[in-house]
Amino acid sequence: MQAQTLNFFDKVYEVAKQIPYGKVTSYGAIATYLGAAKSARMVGYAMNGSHDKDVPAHRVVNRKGLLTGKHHFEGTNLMQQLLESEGIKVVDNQIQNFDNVFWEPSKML
DNA sequence: CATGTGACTCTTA
DNA sequence: GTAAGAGCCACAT
Repeated sequence: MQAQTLNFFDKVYEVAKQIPYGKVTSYGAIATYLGAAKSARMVGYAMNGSHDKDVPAHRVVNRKGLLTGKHHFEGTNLMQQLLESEGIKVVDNQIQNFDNVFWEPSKML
């Protein structure tokens, strides 16, 4: 099977949906899993349409565990609230124990 | 058809 | 160790 460009967005959505509760992942992890390690930006771009999907974009953060995309949410602290609601510690838009809550798609497979 | 943009990541100074 | 820059791919205009 090969990941086609048209499936890229859909793939990102599916992977994001596979993120277990109380866990988070990075754009690069998803991009790499899709075979486009260098398209990490695209992953975030795809999240722009995640609002219409059931994709928990709040569980997707950057490589440093920083909530870079929180600005794209309805509120300014909504993303952090959701993460904390799942048991994830977030301070100053940065996830604590990021390595502990980090989840990668390949791990689920 | 070409240019610009972006919720990133890595490499180098 | 910290800071800055370039690279990258896919979508939108």
